Amino acid sequence: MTDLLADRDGWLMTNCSIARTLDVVGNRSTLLLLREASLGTRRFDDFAARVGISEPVAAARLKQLVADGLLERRPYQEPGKRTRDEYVLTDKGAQLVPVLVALRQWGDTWAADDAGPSVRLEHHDCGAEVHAVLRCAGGHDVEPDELDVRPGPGLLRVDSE
Amino acid sequence: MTDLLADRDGWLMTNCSIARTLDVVGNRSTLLLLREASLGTRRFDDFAARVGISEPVAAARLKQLVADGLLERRPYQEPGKRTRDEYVLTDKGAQLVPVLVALRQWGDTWAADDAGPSVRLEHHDCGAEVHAVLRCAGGHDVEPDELDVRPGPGLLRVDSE
DNA sequence: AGGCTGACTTAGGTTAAGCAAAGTCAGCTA
DNA sequence: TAGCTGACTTTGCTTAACCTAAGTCAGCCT
Repeated sequence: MTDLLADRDGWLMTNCSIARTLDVVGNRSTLLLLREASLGTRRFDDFAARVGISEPVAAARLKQLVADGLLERRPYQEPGKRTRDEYVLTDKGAQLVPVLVALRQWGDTWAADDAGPSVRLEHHDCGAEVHAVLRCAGGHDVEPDELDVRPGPGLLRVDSE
Repeated sequence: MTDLLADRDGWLMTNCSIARTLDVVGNRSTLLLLREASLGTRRFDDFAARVGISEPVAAARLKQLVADGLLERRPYQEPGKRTRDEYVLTDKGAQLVPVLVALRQWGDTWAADDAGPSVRLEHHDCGAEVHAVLRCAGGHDVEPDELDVRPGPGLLRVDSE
């Protein structure tokens, strides 16, 4: 899958983007809260109930998601009700949607109920089913075994030996 | 982002494919082990060292990954060395690569070091950079805000009220 | 046969993530 | 102004995910 593997021990993974992303969204309840936000949930109680977590956990995770800039908290008011805050996905948060779609599609394939998946994602414009796929800048579809790993500008190498 | 939100409380999320996937790969060390497997790491010690986890944790997670069918354990022998086992990605495991790519790309954008990402993914055939994108069966690129959520065959509804 | 090495396991302890149950508090509605 | 409701917070506890340090064990090499 890579031809730089021979060199692999010369790399340091202290600047791994996967690890850094997991530092932000690396736990179950955080990702499920983002799932809910992407489905349109906005209110505190709904988040807790729909994700199936307790209120203290929901409060802590939502607070962290706001602090990390994935959700934005803003006041709103339903007619005849008092003002309150809602949580909505920021652009930064919305850019995690491909992660959610990829997770969903793996689960649909490998871990679905006998009845099949509970939800189907469609392209709003044409109604066709949506998938997460790998594609290169040259426009080709890329399979997992067609990836080459190259050093990037931020790659830290071991100080010789 | 969805027009079924109005009905959202009529759904039960007990059959959510995202949650089911997270039941399998929902913790940091598991995903980082899969990162390593996708980069070509095969030996126990290398997994532990490159992910940065202790041996007991590496042993437990690798065992679970084999039990879940994401990694396959098979004997191999380097010339002049004794036989030992290596861990390689199964097809089931390789299908999580889009998740890893999507996580990496979010981290490259939102959490990278000043120097930039440590690794660049290229299409083996043409050398162009690879991304995880959303695409519909009609061939259109899909943005996160162009998704419609529809009930699937496995959707459980609340037993009325 | 004896030692080395890679691949684990065992023991003991810490931190983070979770829960349930109960309390607080602000601001409409009546 | 009193009460209700949504949105949290506080308390006290359990479980899961880690760690370090040390021990085990199989099999080629000499």
